[in-house]
Order: sequence, then C-alpha cells, then structure tokens
Amino acid sequence: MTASRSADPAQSPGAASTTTVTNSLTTTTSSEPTQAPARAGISAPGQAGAEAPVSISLPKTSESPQLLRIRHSMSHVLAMAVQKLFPQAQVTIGPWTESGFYYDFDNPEPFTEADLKAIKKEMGKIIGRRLPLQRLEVSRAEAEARITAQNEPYKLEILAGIQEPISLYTLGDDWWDLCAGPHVDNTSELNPKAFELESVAGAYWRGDEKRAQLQRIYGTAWETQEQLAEYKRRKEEALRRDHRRLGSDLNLFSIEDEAGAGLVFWHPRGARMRLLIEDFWRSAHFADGYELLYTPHVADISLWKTSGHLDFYAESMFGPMQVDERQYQLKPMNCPFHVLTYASSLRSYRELPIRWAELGTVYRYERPGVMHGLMRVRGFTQDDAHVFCLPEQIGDEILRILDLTETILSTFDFKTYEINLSTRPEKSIGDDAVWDLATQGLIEALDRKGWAYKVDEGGGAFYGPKIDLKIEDAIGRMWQCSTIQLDFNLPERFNLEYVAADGSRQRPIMIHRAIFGSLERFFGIMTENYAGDFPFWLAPEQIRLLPVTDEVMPYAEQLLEQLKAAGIRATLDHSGERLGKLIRNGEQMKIPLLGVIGAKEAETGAVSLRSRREGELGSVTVVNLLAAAVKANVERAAGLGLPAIPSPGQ
RNA sequence: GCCGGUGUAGCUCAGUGGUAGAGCAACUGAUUCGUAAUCAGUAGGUCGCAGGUUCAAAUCCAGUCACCGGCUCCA
Repeated sequence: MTASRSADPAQSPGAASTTTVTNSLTTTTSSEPTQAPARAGISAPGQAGAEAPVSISLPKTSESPQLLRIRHSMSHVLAMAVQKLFPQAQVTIGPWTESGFYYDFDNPEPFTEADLKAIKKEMGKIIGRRLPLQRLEVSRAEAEARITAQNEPYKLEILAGIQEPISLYTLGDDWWDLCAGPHVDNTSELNPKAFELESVAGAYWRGDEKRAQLQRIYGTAWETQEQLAEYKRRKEEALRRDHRRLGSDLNLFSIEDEAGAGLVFWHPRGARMRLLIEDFWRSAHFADGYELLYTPHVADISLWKTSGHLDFYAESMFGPMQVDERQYQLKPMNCPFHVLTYASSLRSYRELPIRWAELGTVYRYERPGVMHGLMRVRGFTQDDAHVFCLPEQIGDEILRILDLTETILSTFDFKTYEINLSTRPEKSIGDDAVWDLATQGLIEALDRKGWAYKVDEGGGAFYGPKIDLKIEDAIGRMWQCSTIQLDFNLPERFNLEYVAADGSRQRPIMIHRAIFGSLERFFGIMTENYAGDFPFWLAPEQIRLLPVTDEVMPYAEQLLEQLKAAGIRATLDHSGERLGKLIRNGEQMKIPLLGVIGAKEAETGAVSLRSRREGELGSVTVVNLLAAAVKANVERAAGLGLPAIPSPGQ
C-alpha cells in the first residue's frame, strides 16, 4: 500500500471528557457458532487451577460514571500530593484513561520509581483527610488572576484554550485545579486501598515533541480492593501472553543485537508456523482468483521518484545504496513493483479485474526507541495485494476482499471486527466524480456484507478512500491489521492504462489491500491471542511421544515414523527422564498433544493421549490417532475432536 | 529522536571498590520409573561494548549499543 499517515485512534489514550467511545460498532461475524474454541484462560490439566473463577467486572472509565469521578478526582489528589512533596512541580493536564488516570508535571528533577512510593503515601494522607471537592464557577479574569498568583504557566495556556463556563475544583482549603469535572464530593469516597501508581514516563506538552518534555505519572484507581487485585491479575495475564516472552520461551523467534534492532530471526519452530500460515494464505488467495507475484527487494531509485515515495515517504526509508553507476533503494512498499508488472504489457478491459498478491518483505526506517518485539520492526513481510479493475467493478471487488478477510482472520479465531471507513480529506488528488464513485463502492460493499462501520470523515489518504479493520483478541484488545485502500495516485503517476471496449485508453482503478498487514505483527498478535496455546493445525510440534521406559522405545520409534509419514509434526522424547518430568517439559512447551507410551500401549497398539485443549483423551489406537490428526490438519482444527474421557472426580 | 529504568552463565536473578555466585536448563553417570520437577557429579561468564578514574572496577564517571515503560510516529 502507499503511505498512509493517518493516526491510529486505538492507540491514543482516552482523553478526558471529549472522547466518545462507541462499542456498538463492533461487528461479530454471522458465521454459525462452530466449535467455539476455548480461548481465554486455558489452563493445563493437572495445573493447580484452584483460584475460583469469580468474575469481577472491570468496567472501562467511559462505561462507569462512578469510576470516571473517582479517576478524575484521583488525578487531582495525585497532583496535590506531588506539589506538596515537590513544591517546584508545575501542574499541566491530568485526564483519565480507560483503566486509570495520569498527570503530567513540569518538574526540574525527573521523578523516580522510588518517588512514586512517597507520592502514593502522601495521596493516602490526603484521602484520609476527607477533603471536600467543590466546584467553583469563575470568570475568565478571576481564573487568570488565581493562576497567575500561583505561577502555573501551563494552566494559563489551558485557560486560554477553553470555553466558558470556566470551572475549578477546590480540594480542601489549600489546593485547587482548573477542571471541568465531574468529581466525587469528598475524598472519603476514594478507596485508599484501591489505587496504585504504576509508572513514570516522559511526555511532551500538548503531545508535541518540539515542546517541553514533562514527567507523566500513570496510576489506576477502582471502587474496591478486589477490583484493583483483578486489574493487577489481568495485567499479569497480559504479561504472560506477551509474544516476546512466548517467542523466546517457545523458541519461535529472536531479535539479535549483532544484526540490529527491529530485524527478526525466525527460529525453526516459528518458521514452521509461519510457513503454515503462508501456505494457508496462498491457497486461500488462489481459491479467490488471485495470482501470486515475486518482486525484487531493491530497485533503481528512479522508481521511487516516479512513485512519489521519495517526496512524501523518504523519512521512513532506508538510505539509498550505490551499485555501479546506479542508485538503488531498498523497498519500503511493494506497490510500485506491482504497478510496473501491470505496465509491462498492454492490458485489455477483458483482463480486468487483475488480482495480484505477494508476501513482500519491505524495510522501513523506524526511529530508535520505537521498536517493539514483532509488533514494530524495521524489516517485515506484508501480505500485500493489488487489484486493478474497472470503476464499475469496485463494489464487487471490495466485497470479495471483505469475504476473504473474514475467511482468513476467522481461521485464527479473530471473529469480532471494528470497521472504519475513511473518506476524502481536504488535501487530496483526483476528481470528485471518481472519489464519489469509489467511496460509494466501499459503502455498497460494506452494506452488502452487512458489516457495521464508523465513518471517519476526511480521514482517507490523499490518494483515495479506505476501509480499516480492527480485530479483537481474547482479552478484549483491538488491533488494526487489515486495510483496503483505493489509490488514484499511482495509476496516474505510472500512467497505467487499459484498452476499453471502444478502443480508447482508460485509467484502471487500483486497490491496495493487506489482511494480516504484516506477517510479523500478525504473528505477534496471534501468539498473544492464543497465549502460546496454538491450535493443533498451527502448532510447530503437534504431538510429543513420551516413553515410560526404554523397553517401549522400539514401539515409540515406529509410531513416530507413522505419524511423520502422515504429515503430523511429531517428536519422540529421548531424554530418559521420568514420566512426570516428560509431561512437565511437554506442557511447558505448550505442545497440543502428549502421547504417553508404556507397556500397555505397546502391547495394544495404542497411545495414551493428553490434550491441552481437550483434556485427557485416554488410550487411543494408533489408527484412530492418525485419522483424527490428519483430519484436524486438513480442517485446520484446534484439536483432534476425539471424545474426552471423563475424569474420575466428575 | 525524547524522558525514565535495565543490561552479570542458555533462562530467572543475587552480588555497591579487593579471587564472579545460586536455582533451572545443558552435559556425564546411576535410576527403568504410568500423567507437571529422581539422585549425584561436571562444565559453563572479558559482568552489553569501547573509554576514563583508581594500587585495584561487575560495582564510580562520561560515551555508545540494545532492551523495558511511556511520549512522538506507525504495519
């Protein structure tokens, strides 16, 4: 796709009072509820899962008026505490976020994690004083006078930007802050055991990196101690799911210091998974009328002049390299290559639509300090495709893409989507008629698909409107992966044409689209979604055979060969440890199936199966195991689908 | 790029100026064992990198690289 500079609203914190959060836009696919795979909280059988699964509700700030008051008030308590302990600290803004609050200060010395402890203690004292919070409506002049008296330049700047009525809140007699509210009436309504200061971070005044760098303190606050505990538990859960952690624990990938930041090394286990994903992706694309391309990683820099990338995307590109007499550029995008391929011969309207896809590896310059595991890297592979079509084909083509997107994403158990349609921005190229036609095509396709969507007026790229799609993961986080963009720019710049029915030369419509976005990033999101408990079809090691004694080794070896011959990714544990240890090791690697082989199994031609997803499956004949495993692979199933044996306790 | 933090064995971490440590993993041996850790032994580190201070640096100082939490930016 071409450069898109639009901000991702999902990543900006919920700004106080102005943010509206819409949940009604979430679209769950209408596909019949097939075997709903267990997702969250898959715990290994036998694991001490003693904690009672009492569900404690943790509403977002925007969903709970009371939490909103608590967090709003808490940020003022924080500011008051900071100014007591650090008299030089100047206050700025302190909004709530969906899970807590923060406050930005300008302080000569940065706060340390140790300072947080003292600040928290001071906050506890303030809460204990049962101070009333009182709203005071004042004139602009009075607000200005009060702020000036306290020497708070940032507050003055805020005041200049707000509309009447101007309100401030007093916190007891000795502290007040400019604020729209709402707040609790008294600090006694704040639970001193249900808040926590979480971290300090740098943040720019007004989010502008050219302005002062402030010290931001993040905190969270709840109604009850139990909610706080649950919040912390969920934070730990997110940590357990961290793809960087799982990537190294499960030996999937690494990022090597020596090679440089943001460059991914896929280890055999991760590479195997990636290959499975790619194979699935390719077959889905062939089935949907795509052809595949391979294009170079570098090209003469003039290509990037023609495409315009050197003008508007240069800061995200690796520098050029000199080879012989020519300058070459590592590609940050695949589109110009697909465009060149299109232009390599004269096209007839009869050929359209042309659908070309490529798993194209691109390199983009990312500033130091922004890299993050697989989520933000400098080299990544896009599942890129370009559709060249006639204007009247737009609606059908977009609908096709939406269908394919659903097919692919739902295979990884992403079935809830949030969709954004972005329309023409102020600064843009192209005729009104073309924009209207294209935007109508997108709307028509979304309506035919029956997907709800939100319109971001003027949020499109300068070269065309677009649809962005976010997926929801198992713990409720939204991730943007898929994007569908129309492009009126590149066909123009490269003078793309087709011969129309009347013999005239016409400009084709170009659609960019990616479903995973980046394979690396999607792999990270998927890993966190499954918490490393990959479905059977995707697991790098599907079954590990565990021999109880050496005597059964020959039988185990023979079974291993049978499984491998059937295309099952099977291994045999030769470590000679006791069974308990073998199981522990297998469970820690999150292998879907462990096959215990003892004398009994060897005699009867069976294997005792232990499944992470399906529980204890008991003794299964080799014939049945092979059939079920092969079927599961063909169907890309999460498990074998064999009946579990009820455990004696139930 | 900016603010703060961190970098010691494959992993998790201890070690605040005076001979580099533990657990797990690895390796060797014994054990042949039935559903989440058998026992014993061995080996493994220029303390991220390159400088400086010091009789002496993992430890103190400035630099640099990477990572972590954020900001900014983004797939």
